Amino acid sequence: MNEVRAVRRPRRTKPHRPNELFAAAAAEFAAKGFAATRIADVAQRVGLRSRGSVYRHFDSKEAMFQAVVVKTMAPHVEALRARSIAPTSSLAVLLRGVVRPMAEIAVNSALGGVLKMVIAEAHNFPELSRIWYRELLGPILEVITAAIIRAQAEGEVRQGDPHAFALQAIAPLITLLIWRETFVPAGAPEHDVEAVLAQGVEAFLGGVLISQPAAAPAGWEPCGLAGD
Amino acid sequence: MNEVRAVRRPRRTKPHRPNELFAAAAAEFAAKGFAATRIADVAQRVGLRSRGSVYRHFDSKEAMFQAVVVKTMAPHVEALRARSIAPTSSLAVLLRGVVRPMAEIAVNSALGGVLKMVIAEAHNFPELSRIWYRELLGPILEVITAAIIRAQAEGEVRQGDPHAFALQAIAPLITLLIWRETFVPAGAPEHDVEAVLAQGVEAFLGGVLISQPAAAPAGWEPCGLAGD
Amino acid sequence: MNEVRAVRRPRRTKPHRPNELFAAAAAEFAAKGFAATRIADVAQRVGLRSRGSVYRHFDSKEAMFQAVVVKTMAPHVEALRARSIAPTSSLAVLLRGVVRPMAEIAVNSALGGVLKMVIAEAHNFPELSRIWYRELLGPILEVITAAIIRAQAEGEVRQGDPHAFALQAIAPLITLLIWRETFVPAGAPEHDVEAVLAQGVEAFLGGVLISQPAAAPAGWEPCGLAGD
Amino acid sequence: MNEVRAVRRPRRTKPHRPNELFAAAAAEFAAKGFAATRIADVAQRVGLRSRGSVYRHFDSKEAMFQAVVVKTMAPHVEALRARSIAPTSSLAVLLRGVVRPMAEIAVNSALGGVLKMVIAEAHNFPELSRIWYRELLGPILEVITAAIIRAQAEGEVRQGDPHAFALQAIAPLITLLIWRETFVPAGAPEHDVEAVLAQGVEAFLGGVLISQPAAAPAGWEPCGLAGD
DNA sequence: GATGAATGAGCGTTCATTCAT
DNA sequence: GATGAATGAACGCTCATTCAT
Repeated sequence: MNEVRAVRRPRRTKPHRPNELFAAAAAEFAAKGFAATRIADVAQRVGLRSRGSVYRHFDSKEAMFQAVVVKTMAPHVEALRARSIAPTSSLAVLLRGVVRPMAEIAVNSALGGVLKMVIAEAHNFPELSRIWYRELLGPILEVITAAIIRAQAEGEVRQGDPHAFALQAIAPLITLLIWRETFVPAGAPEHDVEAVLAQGVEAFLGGVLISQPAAAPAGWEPCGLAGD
Repeated sequence: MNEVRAVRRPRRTKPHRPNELFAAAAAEFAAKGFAATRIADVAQRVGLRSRGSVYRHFDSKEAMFQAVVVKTMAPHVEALRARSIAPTSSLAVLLRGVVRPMAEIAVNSALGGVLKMVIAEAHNFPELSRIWYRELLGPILEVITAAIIRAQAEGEVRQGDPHAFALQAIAPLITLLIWRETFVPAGAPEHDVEAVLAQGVEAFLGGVLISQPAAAPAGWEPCGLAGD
Repeated sequence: MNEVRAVRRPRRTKPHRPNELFAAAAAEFAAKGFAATRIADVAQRVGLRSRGSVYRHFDSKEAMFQAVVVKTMAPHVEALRARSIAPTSSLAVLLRGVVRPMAEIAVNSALGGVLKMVIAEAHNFPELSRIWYRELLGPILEVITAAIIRAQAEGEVRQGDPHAFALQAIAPLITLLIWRETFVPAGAPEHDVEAVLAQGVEAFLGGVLISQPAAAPAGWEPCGLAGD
Repeated sequence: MNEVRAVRRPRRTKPHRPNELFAAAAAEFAAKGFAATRIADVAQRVGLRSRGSVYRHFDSKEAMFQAVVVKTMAPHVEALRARSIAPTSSLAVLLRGVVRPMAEIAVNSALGGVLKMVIAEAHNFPELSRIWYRELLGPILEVITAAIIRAQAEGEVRQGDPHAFALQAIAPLITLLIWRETFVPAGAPEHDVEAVLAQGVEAFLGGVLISQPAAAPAGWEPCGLAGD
């Protein structure tokens, strides 16, 4: 029957740090999306036995969601900004120096799930996509675009819209993140993110640089499907 | 008694065809996502005064959602399949012949919104991402991959994972769709999809073909930002 | 999908007589009860393609229900009244003359289902139980009670509350009706209604008459389980 | 946004124990039946101000209904089983020993209302009539039938279908329960259940036993209408 | 007479949120 | 700090009923 409720509960052995709660929320939101995630799910995941306890740490479900999106993004913003802040490097150096850490981040962090959430809730949480564009995507594109403009001015890069080139340079990363979050669970083959991106950078440079691109540094070999 | 139900007037201003309902549902879902869309929103958008009326055409909200995703995709599946079914064409011909119609579709159809929905609801509606992969993305990637393998065998394309190349080839399209749906409303600059994609195809070919690519046919000039 | 609605419909070959509708309603109500029966069920059962058509014949679902209960009962009321209106007959003659036709009616008519409906909806349709008591159960009990009182006055029947005896006399019939409607579908063994009732009448008479009861007329042998 | 939900005051005047809720549900269901009972009715009856609160104790309306039917029956099943488990007693002792407690139960418990519910919802909740037959009616009939068969073997009871006799023995009880639930509220005279049943047992024994039945024990006098 | 599109009231159920303990 | 009982606002869905054709 469905009446059995009572019995006394043993105290939890260790306290719930806010960080655990945060991680739980991130995992739930990334998996199910905002609306389909219930406060009870998050509570249960950290071992809290009542939904009410969650409100010790967050004012509302929406605040929780925003915090998850923003704070998950934050450390990577710093990392990428630090790496791309040397705006004088050549396009090849820049891309090779930016793409690999991005690939690592993409593989090891929850950024993919967060990007998915940003896309999904762009209408309901416009602030989030604004932040993502302003803090993350915009700056990256700007640095690349600037490098391309410089290279075009020096005759190293073919004519063409530099913004379009920059977007093209970034596109495989974004596509791979979505691929992994959306289509791999649906049966699509998984890719070795770092390998695909490395190959992509080289091909991109080959298609954009007028002279022969400098030989790729050691460690940038061609790649294959993950699992090869 | 509890069965007494009164009713007012089944008057209507105009006949509501199923297609209108369908379009309304697509628009609402694309804008707000599945959970945040209320049946009442859809009803109101087509001029129906009661939520119940919607159920003459759809069995449930979920069925409605699935129908929107699948049927919006369907005609384009046919179109693309027809165009890419000549598998003997060279890589350059294939890409130029596939990317432009895809760009047109992307610009003029609701595919962008639907892709967003597929990404957002991948967890809650796994069947939809499965269908999208099986019917749309998978076949496109296969055709491109096959063309690359063929070209590699004939020494026309550089070594490298052909699947990765194929993914790279379509990445700008996917990225642009998401860009438009997610970041443009957040203040990001809008791009001229067809121009960016055309430039992307040429750059991709330039980076991948070993010999000089055949000159791009007339009409494929470099592009700029939309609105320039 | 769930959109397919249209196509043109061939006309029905024969018109729907109200009687057919009535029978359909009776069957549905008896099976599912008032609330669980939908107008659409009734319409479909008679071959009407729209719920609205039902309203040509009935003002409301409640009116339909009441009509079913009352009109199903009506002919049997007449029959029983005719048979029990000769109040001068002895108790044995009366019971043997009333129980057998009641058994036949119980077996062959929808009275069992209607009794079930009356019981189920006694609170929501008090008028129906009132009618059933006033028109059917009350008169039958009265006749039997009167016969018992007469027999007691002549020393043929033992002392005791005649109303209680009368109730006891018809209890097997009521119980069997409920048994068939409620417990036989649940796996309980089915009984041969006429045989059980005949045996019951004899046992009842045996327990109530002071002298030996007149031998049962031919055709009233002991009975067994149906199917024996 | 569609997730904004405000709330007022979770103040309550007294603690609502599950048992109170259960009783309230039983009362509502018995009075109105399953469909006509609204969750709000039950909530209000126990002093809960919101329908949602009911769902802390029951998973669904159907579960609530089933629980009411099953758990109301349960204690009486035990009681009756205990009393009829001495299968060696004579038919007279058995009936006199079983019928009186059954009468008391019938008068003082909610079994009448529950039987009504079982009958009314036999189609929609077939499991309930199955349980009632298996746990309650079936065992009782079996014990009585067995006693009759034994008595017939010893020449104490007249020939005849023992199952039919058993049903006849039980019939007044079932009929009285239905009578009270269905027809008394419709104006039918109320009976003194214990008295009618006691008289019925004696008459039944008189009609079934071949020799003179043992004199009824003290306290089993003839009865009259309740209220006399 | 029948059809079917439309209506709208109502109900079961969910769940974010509150608060006394 | 945590608990859990309670709240109340939605929202999906059903279905009796109406009415123009």
